[in-house]
Amino acid sequence: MEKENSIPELEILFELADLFKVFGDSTRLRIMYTLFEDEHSVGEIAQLLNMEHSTISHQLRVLRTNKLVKIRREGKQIYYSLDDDHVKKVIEMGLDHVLE
Amino acid sequence: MEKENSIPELEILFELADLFKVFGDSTRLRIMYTLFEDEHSVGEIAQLLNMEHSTISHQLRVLRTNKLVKIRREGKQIYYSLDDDHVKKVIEMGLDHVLE
DNA sequence: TGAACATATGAATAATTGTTCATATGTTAA
DNA sequence: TTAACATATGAACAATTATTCATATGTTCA
Repeated sequence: MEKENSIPELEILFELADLFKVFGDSTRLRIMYTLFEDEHSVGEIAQLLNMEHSTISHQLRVLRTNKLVKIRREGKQIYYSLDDDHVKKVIEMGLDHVLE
Repeated sequence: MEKENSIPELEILFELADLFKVFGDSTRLRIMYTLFEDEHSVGEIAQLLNMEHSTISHQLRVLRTNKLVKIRREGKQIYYSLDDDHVKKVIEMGLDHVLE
């Protein structure tokens, strides 16, 4: 007997939509991109993207709340990095679609 | 000599963000879910989700514009189906993250 | 302790967007 | 052609959200 693929609970679907919303902003995507190879501090990211520290900080919080990035404290700076490999994979899969 | 992973053009990143925005709405996710197994007409989807035909139609247009669904005409009805396997994969990958 | 720096937070604003209602277009069958 | 049905579209409203500015918190070092 085969197990049927059941539609996820509405609750889960809302969570899923919220997750994709996080990927649906170019600033956040750019931030995540800077973290593809290496961790970076808020200031470094702001400089790389040529944006306000405040903007970056706000968006990093969104990313962190959604467990897409994690932090490491070192002195005055806080270094951010991608939380797991999922993040990269989701972005790369989306990129495949855009580029084809 | 190693080729470096270059950061995508800003233009591409905007497109990518737009793509994820499309996934970032629970109604659209629900619509795509109804299409996981089978094609469906606008009316069928509206009934399955218990929503206005108009809402469904508007959202299907968004999905179609972004090449996530395609159509097949049959008499008065228009049947929608997922455009390619990418769609399912992106959703399933997101689901992995949400469920872990 | 206080000065200098790094990051975070809150409020306000501007822009984007999902849904609804009303109406239009398109298709079939009589 | 007309009636009945299926889908699409446009305008309007409400809600969400990204950014900025101003300010707060937290850390280091003298």
